[in-house]
Amino acid sequence: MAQKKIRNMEELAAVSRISRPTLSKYFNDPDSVRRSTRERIELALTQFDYRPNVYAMNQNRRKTRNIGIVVPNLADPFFSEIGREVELACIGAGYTPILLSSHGNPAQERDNLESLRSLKPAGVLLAPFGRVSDRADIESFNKHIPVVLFDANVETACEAFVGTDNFQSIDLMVEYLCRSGEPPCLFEMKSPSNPNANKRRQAYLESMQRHGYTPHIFQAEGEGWNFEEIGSAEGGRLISENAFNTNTVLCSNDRLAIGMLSAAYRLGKRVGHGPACTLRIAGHDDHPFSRFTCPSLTTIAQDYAAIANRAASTLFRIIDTDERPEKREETLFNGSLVMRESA
Amino acid sequence: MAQKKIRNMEELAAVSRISRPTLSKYFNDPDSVRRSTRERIELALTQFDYRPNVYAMNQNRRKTRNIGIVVPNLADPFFSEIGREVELACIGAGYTPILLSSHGNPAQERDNLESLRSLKPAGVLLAPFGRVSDRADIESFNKHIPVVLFDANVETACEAFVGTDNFQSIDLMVEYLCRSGEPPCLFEMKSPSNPNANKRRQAYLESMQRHGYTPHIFQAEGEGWNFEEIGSAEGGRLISENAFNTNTVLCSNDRLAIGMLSAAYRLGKRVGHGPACTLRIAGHDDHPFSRFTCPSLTTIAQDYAAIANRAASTLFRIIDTDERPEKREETLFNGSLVMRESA
DNA sequence: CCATGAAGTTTACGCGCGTAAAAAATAGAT
DNA sequence: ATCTATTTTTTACGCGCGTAAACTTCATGG
Repeated sequence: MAQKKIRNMEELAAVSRISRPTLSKYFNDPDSVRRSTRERIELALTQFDYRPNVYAMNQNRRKTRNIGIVVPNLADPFFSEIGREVELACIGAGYTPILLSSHGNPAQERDNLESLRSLKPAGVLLAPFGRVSDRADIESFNKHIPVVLFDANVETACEAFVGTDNFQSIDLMVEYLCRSGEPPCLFEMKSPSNPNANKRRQAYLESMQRHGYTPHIFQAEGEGWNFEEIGSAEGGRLISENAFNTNTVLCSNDRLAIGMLSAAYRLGKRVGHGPACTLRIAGHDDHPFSRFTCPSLTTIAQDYAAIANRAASTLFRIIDTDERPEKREETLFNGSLVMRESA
Repeated sequence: MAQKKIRNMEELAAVSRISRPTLSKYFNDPDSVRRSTRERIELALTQFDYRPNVYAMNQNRRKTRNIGIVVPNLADPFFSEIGREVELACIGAGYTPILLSSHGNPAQERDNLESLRSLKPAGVLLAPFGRVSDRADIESFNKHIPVVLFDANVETACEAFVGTDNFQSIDLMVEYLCRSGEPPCLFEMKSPSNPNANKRRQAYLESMQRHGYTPHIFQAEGEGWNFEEIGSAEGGRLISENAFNTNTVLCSNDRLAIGMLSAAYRLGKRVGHGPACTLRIAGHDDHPFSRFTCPSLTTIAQDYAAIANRAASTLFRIIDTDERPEKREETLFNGSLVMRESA
């Protein structure tokens, strides 16, 4: 290997005996050049270490190959996993993903969109907080850049939404709980920071009604993303006060359930579906840790991969056709029941 | 507000009646221009929405203001938290952090360094896997770009290392366990993917010896990052086989401990420091979930913030002085004991 | 063999900003 | 008001690559 330092495309053109515009074409899409020349280029690339300057590349390009990915909180393993899936989908399609976390802070979401603006991404995959206040920022951002929402919906905003069908998944869980024991009450946050929570409450109400049972809802005070803490404190209070009028509690999400499980343990309350148990607790999301709770948590698994891939491919289609779809798309995937020990 | 579209610095110079080179100076360091002109510029900035083009900026700059941050696995809440701290330190110092996860895959770490290369970062904060095979890549990368290691050390590589003093922290835990009950055995992975695990084993051996006890080590088979799974499977096997020759188990990290706790629960073994308990389990790292395990986990808290801030400030100092320090620095922070229910 | 369309080459310009050097303007002190 | 040091303006060039247009070469089929 000569390994002579190649400083720019011009020098690579010289040593490879291929014109610079053709090299430029190659780097923008290796398949856009004839097979034989591609091989010549790639041969040269093996002997002369060269990589195009990203800054120079993106300066004059109409669109970059960057895809922004924004999730509300990477510290939450749910978003960590789905974010990873989305990243992989982008890489697989030849894009450069840029994953940003809003750290549980809606203001950070705005900052993240602002940062992304200067990176001129070809498109953005956004899992929004879903608060009303975000809408203006998101829509303003969406004016110039195509955005596909996932996980949480903001009605009518952006090109498309991909998520889980909470009505299906909650109904599935309610059905299971009713068949296998007492009908559940619902445990959730009083002011949920996520629109899915509202969907789930509504789904719970409808499902209970359909099954001919009276719904009961218990709401925990508390703000922020410390769901386990809130579930533990408020759930513990409710358990010790014997507040539940059923022995079965459906938690709005796994993290609340994890907190409540720890409270039940602390209070010596035996949780599970066995004969010796006096309380059943179920969750929603199949959090990575829900397999290792005590007892392991019965929950609903969302199809991470399907959501991520659909969201990504929808965005790529919009980018490729270079036009907004005339109709906003909403895609909902089914959740699946994961039966473990807790209910 | 006129809000006329400003396309570039030249146009901003026109409307603000300030020359373009001065504007350029301002954007590279607002304090490098006279106070009065800075105010004029910032006034203009409020009425004319303009933001410099990052790609054009970085093309000709000697160094960018980017800082690469690479952690082994963002899905692990430990790295998620410490990564966040490092990010904040960078933003606070006026740099642009770029956080990358290696997803538990050493090959990905190499790819991440490769990606960072094209972003020409001013420096990199790296939490390496610490495998021998990585060394060459890291050192080659470090030839051109200053790197500060954190969390896991690679002996003699890069400018500096910042982490936790495992000898201090393990000794602290062993001391506590010995004072409060039977001396601990150690539970760890057979082939740990992290050099801290080796340090901790060594620390355990020395500490037990110093206290006049015979050390016992139990190693779990298994590869990868599914620590909870491994802790649950292997830990469960050891518990049910009554393999431990003491009622106290010190786990090499919290995630193993979480897995073992779930196994103990499954097997009906009562864990804790109370009189009714037959097994004590302790961990290391103060994982965000260790407060919500059943029972809550006694562990060692690492000083995330101190590690992150020291690593960042060390890197900034190297970047500012623009020269490699003549001596490689190693900084170790003390861990602190967190007494909960499990031991 | 030539016709024909596809692919590569030549030439040229521009993107938005960094940066350097020399000239001009400004602020603060005497 | 005058001097001096600092700051700003003027002028100019270059970074590495995208991209367009006109031209030339190439591959393939009849």
